[in-house]
Order: sequence, then C-alpha cells, then structure tokens
Amino acid sequence: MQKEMSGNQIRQQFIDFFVNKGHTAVRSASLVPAGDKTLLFTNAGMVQFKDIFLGTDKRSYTRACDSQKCMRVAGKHNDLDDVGRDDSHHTFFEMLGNWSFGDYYKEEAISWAWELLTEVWKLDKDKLWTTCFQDDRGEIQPDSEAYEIWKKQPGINPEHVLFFGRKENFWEMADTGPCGPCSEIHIDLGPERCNKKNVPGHICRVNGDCSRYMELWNLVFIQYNRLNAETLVPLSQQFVDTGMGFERIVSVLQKTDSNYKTDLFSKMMSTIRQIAGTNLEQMHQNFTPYRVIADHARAASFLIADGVVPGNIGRNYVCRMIIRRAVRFGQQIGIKKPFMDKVAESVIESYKDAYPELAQMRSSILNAISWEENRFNKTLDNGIAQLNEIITLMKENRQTIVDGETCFDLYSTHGLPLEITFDIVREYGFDVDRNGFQKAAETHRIVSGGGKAMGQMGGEDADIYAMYLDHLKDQGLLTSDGVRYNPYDHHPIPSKLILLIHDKENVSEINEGDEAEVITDSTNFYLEMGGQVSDTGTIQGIGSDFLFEVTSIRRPCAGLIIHQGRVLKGNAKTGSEVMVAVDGNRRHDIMRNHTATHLLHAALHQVIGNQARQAGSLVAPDRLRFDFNSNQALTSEQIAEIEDIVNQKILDAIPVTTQIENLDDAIQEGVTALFNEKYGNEVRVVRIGLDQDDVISAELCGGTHVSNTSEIGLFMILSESSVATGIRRIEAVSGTVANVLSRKKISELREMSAILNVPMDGVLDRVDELQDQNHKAQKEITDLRNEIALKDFSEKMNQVQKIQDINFLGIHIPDVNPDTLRMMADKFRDENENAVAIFSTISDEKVVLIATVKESVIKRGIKAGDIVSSASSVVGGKGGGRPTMAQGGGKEIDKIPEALKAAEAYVKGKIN
RNA sequence: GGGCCUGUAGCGCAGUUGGGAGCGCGCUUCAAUCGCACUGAAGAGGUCGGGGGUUCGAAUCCCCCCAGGUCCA
Repeated sequence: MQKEMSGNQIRQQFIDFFVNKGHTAVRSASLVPAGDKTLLFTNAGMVQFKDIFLGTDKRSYTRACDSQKCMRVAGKHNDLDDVGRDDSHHTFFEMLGNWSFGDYYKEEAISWAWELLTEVWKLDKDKLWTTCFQDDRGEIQPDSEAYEIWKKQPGINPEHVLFFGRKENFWEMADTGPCGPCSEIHIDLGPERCNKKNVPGHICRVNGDCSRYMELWNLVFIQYNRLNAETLVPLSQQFVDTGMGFERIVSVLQKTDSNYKTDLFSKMMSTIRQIAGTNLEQMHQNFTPYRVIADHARAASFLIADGVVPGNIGRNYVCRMIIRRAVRFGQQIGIKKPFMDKVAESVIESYKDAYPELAQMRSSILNAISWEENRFNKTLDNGIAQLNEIITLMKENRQTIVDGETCFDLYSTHGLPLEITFDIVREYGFDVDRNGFQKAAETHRIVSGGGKAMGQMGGEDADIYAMYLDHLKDQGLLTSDGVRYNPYDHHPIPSKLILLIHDKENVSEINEGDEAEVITDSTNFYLEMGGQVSDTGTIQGIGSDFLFEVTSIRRPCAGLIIHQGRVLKGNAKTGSEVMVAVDGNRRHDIMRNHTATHLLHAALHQVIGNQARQAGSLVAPDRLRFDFNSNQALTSEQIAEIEDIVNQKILDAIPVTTQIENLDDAIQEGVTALFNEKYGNEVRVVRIGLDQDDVISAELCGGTHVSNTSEIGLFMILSESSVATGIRRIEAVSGTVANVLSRKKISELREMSAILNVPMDGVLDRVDELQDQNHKAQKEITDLRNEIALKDFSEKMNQVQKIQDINFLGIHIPDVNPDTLRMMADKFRDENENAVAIFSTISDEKVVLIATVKESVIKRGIKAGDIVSSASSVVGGKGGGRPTMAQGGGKEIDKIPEALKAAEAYVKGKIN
C-alpha cells in the first residue's frame, strides 16, 4: 500500500505531470482580477487567460498549467450561507488546470486526464464516468469526437461514457464570445455516500443530485465564437481549458468523506479544537461551526495576502463579512475571546510553501484579522446597547416579539446579526419575527442593489481589429508581433502609416478636420497601464504638412496599437512616412510623478510600516494619486516626515534603473508586486538605488521613469484623505507643478507678511496673536455693551406701568444684541413682583422682540409666547417660546412703537 | 454603486411640535494637607462636522458635501 500523499504533494504532482507534457507552470493569478471590472474575484482558472481567448492578449507559451486561487462568494453563485453545512463547499478554493492556446486539442487533453487519474493516481477505472456533449435542442453538433476518444482510453468501461445536454456539457463565457462543448469526469464514491437514500424513487446516477457521484474534472474545448443567441462560428484557433477542484481530488485520494477532513485542513481544525477545548469526536458531532471557521479563516488569509483588507465596500466588505461570520460560529462553540488570528496562523503554516505570499504578508494578515475581530466586538456592543433600549420600550408596551423591521434595522444599521438579537431577547422570554426580518432584508436588497448589472466583458470590437491585424500581417506590413512598441524612449521616431480608420471604415486617406484612428508600424506612445496615463502628442508628415493630434491611445486586440485624434493640418495616405512624436514635456512630467510615486510608496513603508500596501494609483502629468491600506489617518507629522524622506532621496540624486527578470526570481528577491496587476513570466523591475546593496525601492512596473531621482525636483503632498474603511489616499505633485505651486504659496505668504507688517516667518505668530486679541476685544465689547445697556436700562426701569398689581414694562432698547436683551428681561423679571415685560431692539436690520412673564402672572392666563405673538404680528413676523420667556421678530422697523402698544393692549385685555 | 445610522468642550455623552448650549470625567486657579490621593470653591474651554436653504429665529426642519459606522450589490 502506497503511503498517503499530502495535499501539497498532490498539487505538485499535478503541476509536474503537465510540465512533463510540455506545459509552462504558471503562478496563480491574484484573487483580485487584473483590469476586469466585471468580476469581484477570480472565480475560475480561466480568468487570467480570458484575454487570450478573446484575442486581445497573447503569451509566450501555448501550453500552461496552474493551481489557481479562487473565491466564490458573491454574485450569481453566492453560496456563502451554504458553506459549512456540507463537506464540499468552500468560499476559497484552488482550481487545478491545464491549458492549450491553439496547441493540442481533445485527443491529448482527454488521454492525459485519464493517464493522470488512473496511472499516476491509480484511481479505480470502474469508478470513473465521463460525459460528452449532445445538444438537447438539436442545434449544435454532438461532440462525437470526444466520445470516440473517451471510448478508446485504456481500461475504460465504454458504458461509463455518457452524453448530456447544454446545461451540463456546453460551456459559455457570456452571452457572446468564445464557447464550446465540454467533457466531465465523475467519480462514483459508492452507494454509502448517497444522501438521498430516504427519498422514494431516488436512483443514484451521474448528474443526479445525490452526493454519491461527484464531478472531478471539467475539460472545456473552446472551438466556437458565439455572435448572438442563434449563431455560432468556428474559431480559427482552438483552446483547451480544464478545471479540477483541488480540495475534491485531495479528499478522494486521501479517502476521506469530507474536504474538511483532508490534511489541507487538519492544522486549522486542531487549532480550533484547542481554542474551543473540544476533542475530535465532539467536533465531528457538531462539524458545521468548525468547517465555517476553517473555510473563512483560509479565505480571509488569502484575501488579505492579495491586498483585500476587511472594509465596508466591495471586495473589502466580503473579507469583513467572512471574518465576522466565522467569529459568530466561534461563539456558537463557546469561544469567547478573539481567536481568528490563531486559526489564520495555521492557514499560513499549511499553505506557505505553495503560496509564499502568505508568509510574506504574515503580520498584515494577522493584524488585519485581529483588528476586524475587535471592531466587530465594538459594533456588537453598540448594537446591543440599541437593543436594550428597545427591550425597555417593549416592556413598557407589554410587547414580547421584536418585529422584523426592528430586527433588520439593528442588523443593517448597527451590524447586529439576527441570531445575536435573538440570543439576547430570549433571556427576557421574547422572540423575534424571522419572516418579517426576511421580508425587510428582501426589500433592502431590491432598494439598494438591483440597478447595477455587470458591465461588458470588453473586447467587443476585438474581432474587427483582429481581422485588420491579420490583413496587415499578410501584406507584410507588420511582423507576427504586431506594431513595434517601445515607450521607454520618448524622442520622435520615424514610422509609416499602415492603416487609417475614419468613421469606423478603413480609408486610404484622411484630411484636415477628420477624427480618425491612425495605426503606424511602430510607436513609442505609452499605453495606459499600471495607473500611468497614456501619452498624447502628434504624428507629422515627413516632407508634407500633415499634422495629426493624438489625444488617446488604445489596444483593441493584442498586437494592434491605435492612435486616436484629429487631423489638424494637411492630409495623408496610407504608406506615408511620418514622425511619431510624443509630447515630451508632458511625458517628462509623468515620468517625474511616476518615480515620485515609487519613492512615496517606499517612504510610507518606512513611516507607517509594510502594511501600507498600494491599493490603487494614478500617475498623470499634473498630479499623482496613491491609495494604500491603513486603518487610520496620517498625522501632519507623518505627512511631513514622508515629504522629507522623499525630498531627501531626490536631493541624494539616486539612479533609477530598469531590468527584465524572471517573475519567480523577482518575487523571491522581495520585489514589490501589486495584487491587481497582471504579470507575464518575464517582468520589468524598476529599482531606485545606488547599487545592489542599497536599494530604496524595487517594484514590478511597466511604467516610464526618470533616470535619476534628482530630475523630480520637488515633491509636495497636497492632501491625505479616506477612500473607504481601511483605505487612505494621498494626492501629491512633483516637478514643474510643485514649483509653480510652491511659488504661488510663497507669494501669498509674502503678501500676508506685507499686510501684517511682520517678517514672513513671523506671520503665524502674528495671526495667532491677532486672533487672540480679537477674541478678547470681542468679549470686552460684549461686556461693555452689556454694562452700558444695563445702566441705561436701570434708568428706564422707572417707565414701569402699573396695570392693576402687574408691573409692566414695554420699551425699545437700541444697540444691544438679542442675548443682552434676554439678560435684561431676566433681570427685570427677577427684580420685580408680578413682572411682565416686552423689549424690542434692532439686529441685522430686523426687529427682535423678547417678552418675559413672572410665574405668578402666568396663572392668570398671561403667557410670554402670546405677548410676543401679538406684538410680532404688527411688525410683520411671528414669534413664540415658553410661558416665562419668548422671542419673536419681524421686518417692519418703523412699527416698533405700535407693536409695543399692541403688547400692552394684550396684557390689559387679559386683565380686564 | 445604493439604503440606513452617527458627527455637540480634550474624552464619553444629554439636548422631547425650532425660541436662553448642558452633564460626567479631564484641565487651570484657590482652599484644606508636611506632601500625595480624596474633598470643597471659583474658572477656562464650543465655527453644535462643513456649505447652502426655509424661518422673525436652526444644534433641532430641508438640500448638498465631508468623515465614521453598518447593511445590500
């Protein structure tokens, strides 16, 4: 009996097997799909090769194999809530795949798959079943080719080769685009694995819905291009795209009845048991929480390693959600303290050899998970406080069921999950309305989500341009590599017009005023990539007055680079000799900003640590923008420190060099690679440093850079702000823009110093001093005014009228603010028996009225609010307040005496 | 991308149909003590996140923006 293989060995055997068959082993792409806004996460092995199928990109190899990190947690196939309930679902998983790009086809794909499973891995041939495509609608040809190939595999049971229809065996990427039939390999795990034994009439079979037969491997044969719902046309190139669920095959080979019982998960599981204080038997009796925690800890670790930190938006939110969900399941098995970082540690241990980024990002992973766990606890505390208020109210109202909307509000607004709400109210003998909750959740989903459909796949017009490209190659105008592209030297280069497009038509001539697309046989215009914007410039005729303004650049398909713009002068025909001229000043500004961005990145690491990973970047001629992972705002000291570091590196005049290296070597060496970029096996490394031992920054980067940091001139940070939870943004300028800006700021300072009549470095102190003086003066003015007004007021107190036993005073007091007026009213009320008063003044060219009434008088039906109302209606306004004190006003200043009389009349009327 | 909640003194918070901006802790000074802690008295400190609008009057109502939280895509 052969010793059982570890998961890591199985993965390696797969790769080795296909490398021996001439395949290039490719690294797993990031979980964040590069340049693909239609996808939240990489969810299949083909994602990193999509552009090859679409014809917009090409690679140096035609056979590849890999183990691809995948996440299936959002979108149409969101089975997050099912993860943990069974033994085969995962949020994160690995997909093993082998690929042919216009190389081998069905014959090899099928026989190699059979060979690996039955010869290398020695699976029982009688237990294997395979399926081929036969159209249930009878429109597409059946894949009898695959059928015949399967039947001749050594040792196969011919009765185990079956046909199925479109649902199972026809693969399509989207509504249009590359597609084709597929063949699946299923394994019979034995009758005891059926989970439908109790269902009457159930028969176990392939593609039945019980768990006895399991799909192992899907071999997709891409041979058609779907133009619309009815039309398929054959592709000129054929592709093989296969995918085998790694956890499944490990489970089969290790003869376990659960993916979660393989050695891939054993370290995590024992860690969880250790924390929960349970044994193996207890775990298997209540397996769900353990599966959830292990799955989610694994997913979160891989996500964070790819730069997806927990947050409140998009991918980041998914990361948060799975961490929080795992924590809740932890609570279910009695774990009270934060624990997820310990599970994550086991994940790193189990996977670091196959995925070194886990070890590299170890501290970031553990920190981010702990941080999120703590934040979740804070959120829960908050939500529970809200809930307690609700419980108090319910007790008063003698309610015992928390209605669905309230439960959902606690969840959606305060982050308190329904189950926790239930746990808490249960202690009071209350219940929750689960149906109401679901209904509210559904409403919320519709209100907040619905509108946005997935974007287009891209490459819609790739076919047309691919056709042009083929044509140009046939004519010998282009080599097989397409347009010669070298953006790293930006001096004008001679070239030839080989294709002109005007109004979407191929034309032989373009004329003054035409908007057109111009293709030359070579170009050095930079094509937007890695955050650096495209170049602009001109294309000029040699020996003619032709002048074309290039406003943007694009690459509709691999090998074809298009200058878009307008003919400013003259005309040109295809075949003309031209000079392709990048706007050099603009390019130089961009280069300065790009190198400055690398220096900024390095300085950030120095100041706040390596967790400040790049999360996005824009390099334009007039500014640069840099987003990075961080949980808190930078202090002004940190910003200054970063600026100083960058500017010091500029003063140090450090050389910037670029070098083409092997991707694995570069990663090994610790070169910074960005999670959302796509890299081939050959990568360009940009280094800033005096020599090999003194490298300040080394990044994988296709952008253009200055050759020495001193060219940057000056670097200034303009702002630091928040983009989303856990992500901050720095905006900065360098070079000419920084010069202009600093000159402007200094001249402003100079003007200020002239106005304040102090030296420039004394401006700050002077402003401080002035502000202080102003504050004091304002206060003194207020005090003096009050003093004067009160003195004045005392004199006017003798104007008090006796209305029966009431002391009434209705006077106008000029030059006081409403606050002082109120103070006087208080004073009058306090110092007089049965006091009733109304005062007026003018503030902001409007009438202000204040009335006051002593408690003893209120009982007799006289309220301050009513007095003010009667007076303010005279001056064209309104008023109100409390019985003892009320305010009002109006706009008609000249009617003030009349208003005061009206108030007096009101009081008299009430008394008599 | 969208829904909801929050933003008031250094910190934690109250502010109930729109009408005097407050509480606790902390801070300053004084008293008491050999000194500290405790205690007592007095006091400083606020663009009520920012900007518009409605109103005689906005922390309070409406709109926009910013920041934080939370949920859905």
